[in-house]
Amino acid sequence: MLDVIRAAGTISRVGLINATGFTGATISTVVRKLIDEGLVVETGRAESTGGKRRVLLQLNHSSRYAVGVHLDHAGITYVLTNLGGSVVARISRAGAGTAEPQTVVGRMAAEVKGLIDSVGIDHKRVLGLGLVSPGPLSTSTGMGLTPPAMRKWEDFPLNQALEQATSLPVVLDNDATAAALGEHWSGGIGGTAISAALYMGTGIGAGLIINGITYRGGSGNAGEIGHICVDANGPECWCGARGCVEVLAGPAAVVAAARADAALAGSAGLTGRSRSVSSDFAAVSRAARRGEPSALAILERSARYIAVAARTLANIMDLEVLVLTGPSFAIAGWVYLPVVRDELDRTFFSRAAHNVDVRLSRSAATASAIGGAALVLQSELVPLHEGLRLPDNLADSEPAALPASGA
Amino acid sequence: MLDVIRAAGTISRVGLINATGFTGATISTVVRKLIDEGLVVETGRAESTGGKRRVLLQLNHSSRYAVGVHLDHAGITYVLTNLGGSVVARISRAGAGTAEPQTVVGRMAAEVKGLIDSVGIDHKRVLGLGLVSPGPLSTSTGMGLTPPAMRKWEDFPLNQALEQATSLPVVLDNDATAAALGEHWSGGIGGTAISAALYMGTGIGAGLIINGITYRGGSGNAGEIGHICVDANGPECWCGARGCVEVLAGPAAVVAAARADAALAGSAGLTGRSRSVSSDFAAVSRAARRGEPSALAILERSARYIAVAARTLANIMDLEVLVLTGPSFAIAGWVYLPVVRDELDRTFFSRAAHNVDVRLSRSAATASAIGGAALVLQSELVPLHEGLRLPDNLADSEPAALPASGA
DNA sequence: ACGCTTTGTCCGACGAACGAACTAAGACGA
DNA sequence: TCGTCTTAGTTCGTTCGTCGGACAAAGCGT
Repeated sequence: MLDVIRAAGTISRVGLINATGFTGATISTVVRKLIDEGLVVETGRAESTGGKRRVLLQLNHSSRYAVGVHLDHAGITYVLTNLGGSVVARISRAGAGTAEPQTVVGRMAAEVKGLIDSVGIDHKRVLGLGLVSPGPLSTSTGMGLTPPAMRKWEDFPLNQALEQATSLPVVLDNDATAAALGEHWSGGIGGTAISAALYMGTGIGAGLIINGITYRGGSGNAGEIGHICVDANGPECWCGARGCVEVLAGPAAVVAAARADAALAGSAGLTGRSRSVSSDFAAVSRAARRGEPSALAILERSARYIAVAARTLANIMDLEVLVLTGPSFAIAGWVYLPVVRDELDRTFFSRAAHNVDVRLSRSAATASAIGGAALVLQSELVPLHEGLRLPDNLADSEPAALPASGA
Repeated sequence: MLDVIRAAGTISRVGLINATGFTGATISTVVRKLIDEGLVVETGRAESTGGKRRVLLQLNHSSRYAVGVHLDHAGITYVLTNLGGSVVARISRAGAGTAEPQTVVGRMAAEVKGLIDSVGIDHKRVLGLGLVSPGPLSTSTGMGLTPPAMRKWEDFPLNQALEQATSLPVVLDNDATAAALGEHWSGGIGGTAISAALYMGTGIGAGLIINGITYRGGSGNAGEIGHICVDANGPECWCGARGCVEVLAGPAAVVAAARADAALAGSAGLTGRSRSVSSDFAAVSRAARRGEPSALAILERSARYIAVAARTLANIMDLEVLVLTGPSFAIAGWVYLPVVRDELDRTFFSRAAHNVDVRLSRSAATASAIGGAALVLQSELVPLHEGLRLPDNLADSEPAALPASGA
């Protein structure tokens, strides 16, 4: 319901009837409740269509807020967004480093509080906190971040601790999924049924949105597009396969290629230290923009592989919208966007039926943090049955059946 | 609900409570209704768990039936299945050829009637007819088969005509999706949330099942796995891209490679006529089984590409089950199965969390026709809100907004 | 035989959605 | 200017699915 209003931007009750299939009676009561809660406001009248003029409705963007926190190697980004997904306040801090989990949680809670207070918003209007971190995470019970070199956090009940420290509901997800949802809420994707976000940070992932809800797959690891094969005889990847996009075209590969080119490495001022892939990637992009052909060539080679992966994703999911987002696309999206767009225009399988709308996120650098906030908006405002059913914890062990003894 | 009973095979009311999350009260009333309708029967008692013994429930397989029709170049296959998805009767006939659509519809209706009568089942117990055909079809309105060389059928309202001629509800879908649903109903996949069927006929496609319902994508063309790229520098495909699996590893590619090997072409008795790809593919498989190394090598090369495509699919969707099905796997599945299974065991990205269960369909040759019947079972017995929401026909054109004039 | 546990049903309550009748507000012709 | 027509939106009473809680049935253990 709210999702339909959000998608339309501005819509009348009659519009909602047509869009949702509900009766006028139902729409009437639901809309009144939303207006009473302050989530929706009437903002004017439409032209007459022969009778009474329609009253137009919009989300009341400043009625609720959500906090998004992106926890990454590089640092922690905090954003506060309104109901429309627009960023109201933002701060960045250094990463967690080697501090104790409990200490870090305390720091985060203090910074979230400061963020909200800095714009003078009543804490009661903040719906919750969306925590986003890269890589596979086990939402199941307890929650632990399992990526390498964060052993301290394993089995640490981060969401519960953070819920207590901030007294806000906490939800969490991975960066790509969050970014996709963020685009869905704030990126003007509108009411598209099937969209995806290609997220490129240090690795490459994709977040999938089906009918307005996130698709997570069997174990929450859907969208692992970084390990799509684009060359069956390509180099080995740490994942065990050959020719993965990430190895051939990820930021690390781009930086490695640039470092191997001595002339380029010098002129672009690459650090050569293996830890600062992201800053070297930015340096390569700057060199390309300055017009250095070797830098541009390296990026375009990467873009062509990414484009092939994008096509694969689009063909499998029958995508309608694809958004490029994440830090790396924030830096070098200008190279990737035309290549991906061209590839899909030429080779998307169902292009006769519809094209894939390829876009560059308008806020690629903070997409994940915004997505964290969107995660909250989604979970608090969109009831579950409007989208996909919860995964049933099917068929508990049934005691052994006896040979049928009764009727 | 019925889907849960089907998935479990045999389950008690208490089991249903745990599996669905509903209350005992609700389960009680729903189950009574199902028993009254004859869809479910009580079939015995379970061991005691300390108190009263549970009454076990099962689908009443012979209470309802469904017809599946697979329309293909090669011919038309008709199956009649029971509620469990088991085939009760089956016939095959020559293809439509060049006859007029109206004539073909009449013939099909007569053959369906004969099929039902041949096993003496009351027509009232037949829920409907699922029509399956290869390639993209426009379910929207009117429905027309658009594949090449069937122009006569374009804009012909096939489902309506068939509904009238058979007085059965008709649903339709493409072969891969239908096959996936067929495996879900009859293949003992159980309650897996995310499964896919790799369908190899003349081309290669995949059908996707998410939480028991089919996923069709933005325009009904999801699962176009034949045009996944496995070699960015590979040969061109008719779809416009390079290195598609279909070109490198599809049956046509296998047959072409075999024909190019003069020794093999002779010993395997290949026809060399470009029209009989499927019979030549079968001949290659027979040769491989006889132990001819060149034939086996060709098939295994194909299998390795298919396996890579399967991994890509599994990584993107985070699959739990993958079934190999369709005529080509019916013939040569014994080569493909171990290769695909091995690839996913070694390189599936989330293998730490769970493996992908790779299987060969037990009825690969008739999978699509069975799937057509499953399509009917699904549409008649599983209410929509249990799965994905209907695509909203969102936001009808709103009359232009005036500058806000009211509050 | 008596309690205790587990399974399954019955009943009243509640909320979501609907159909139909009704009011509100504008267009349009006589 | 006044009725009539059309479209927008509300109110009321009903249906239906689900829940909570009380209760009956069937088995176990001592």
